[in-house]
Amino acid sequence: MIQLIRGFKDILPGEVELWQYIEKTARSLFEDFGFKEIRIPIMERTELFARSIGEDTDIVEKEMYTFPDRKGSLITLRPEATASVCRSYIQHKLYSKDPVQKYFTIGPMFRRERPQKGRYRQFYQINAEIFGVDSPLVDVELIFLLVTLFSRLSVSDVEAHINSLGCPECRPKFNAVLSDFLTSSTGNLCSDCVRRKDRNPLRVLDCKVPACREAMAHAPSILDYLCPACSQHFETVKTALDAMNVPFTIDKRLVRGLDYYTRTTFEIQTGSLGAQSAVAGGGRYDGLVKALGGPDTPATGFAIGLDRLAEITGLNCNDFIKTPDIYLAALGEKSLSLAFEWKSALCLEGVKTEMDFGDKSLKSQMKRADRLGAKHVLIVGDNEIKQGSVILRNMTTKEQVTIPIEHVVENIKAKLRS
RNA sequence: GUGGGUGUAGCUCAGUAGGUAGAGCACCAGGUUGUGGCCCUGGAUGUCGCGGGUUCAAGUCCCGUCACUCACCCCA
Repeated sequence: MIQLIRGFKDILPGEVELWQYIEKTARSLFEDFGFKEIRIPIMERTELFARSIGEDTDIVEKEMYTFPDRKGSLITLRPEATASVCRSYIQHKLYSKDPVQKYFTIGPMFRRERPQKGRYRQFYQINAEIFGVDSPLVDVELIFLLVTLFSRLSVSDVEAHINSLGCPECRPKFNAVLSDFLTSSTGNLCSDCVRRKDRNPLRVLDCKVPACREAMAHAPSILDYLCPACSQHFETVKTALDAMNVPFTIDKRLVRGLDYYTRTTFEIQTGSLGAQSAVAGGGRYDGLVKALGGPDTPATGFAIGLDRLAEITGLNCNDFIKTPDIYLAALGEKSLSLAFEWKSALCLEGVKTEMDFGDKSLKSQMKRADRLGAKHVLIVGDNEIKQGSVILRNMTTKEQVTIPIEHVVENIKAKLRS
């Protein structure tokens, strides 16, 4: 038997309905907030991701599905969506009509990590991006949108965490201070962090090794080193969140693994997903559009882990599964072909109709109707045809009525409505 | 990439000191010659993850391998 690829998964009927509901809820919220859907390809030139996410990040270094196509150019299965949306914004000069553009997109991403709870090699994200606004208020809008979506989906046990990473103005200063601090406490750090402290010192801040956490307890906080503009930005984020009654905690260790983030970063965290605490994350990336060759455009966005969201939602899959309105139980060949005609007509009328195509006993057909959750069963056999009427049984009340064969479809529709 | 746990029927799992497999649920049929859920009776189902080794004999012991899973790492 051929099995699916490791870390990939099928989303089967029964679960798909829940995903559809989540997507529907998200779409309608996005529309209400003025976001437009954008669909971007699943592969890009490798260079796009390498340049935007950062050459030194784990994603680019060891997690991307990268391979040469038949002509030898390197392409990559997208590990995230923001880079592509930026590329599209630039390539199609979407800023020309109005620099302010708000997009959302839903689709699969690919990272070749070791699978575990809440982590797959093909996973799904709901992304939102806002281009052309540098006001901190849009950062707040994104967080507010996330919190609203989660509450609409009955997700509990989530918390918004926020931080600021500064800008090219202030971050280097902080990095220098942090490096000094790290060097002075090298002895207490884990081997990974010793390596990290030179290449990407920020990352040491969110190491989970207890010894590192302890060593980092007195590490300098970037929040103390923000330049006046970044500091003002962060203050506004906080007061606006308060004003909108969005609870949050400031998490100075919230660093995030992509190089393009500036200023505000945030995560929605949950305790229900084992080691994977982030259900959604995002932040501002003011330098990215320019770095990719577009106009100097501020931007901010987030990604929701759809797989993770589906796992922690309080909604029940069963509430979304559709059951047949009516099941046609036919006895004998003549009845079968008649029932088949009616079934097709009913389906066209929007009445969800099922039937058995074999030569089964009434008992077994009733059993299947029950199993499928059919609300009614229509019994048609030789007797009924002779008498010119069929029997409609309500499966919950067990009530049976006869209805004339003439204009059955209309008659059934009328009965089901009442 | 590293470590732990687990692989036996469609599902959940037993399998005792090595003696070529079992339960519950689900499925099918009948009891009810044309009426579902409850009950009763009967039935089908397995390359015991895969490959190799030890043995007269391996689901059981040994080695390897693969998959799933959880954790590290990292992130959504």
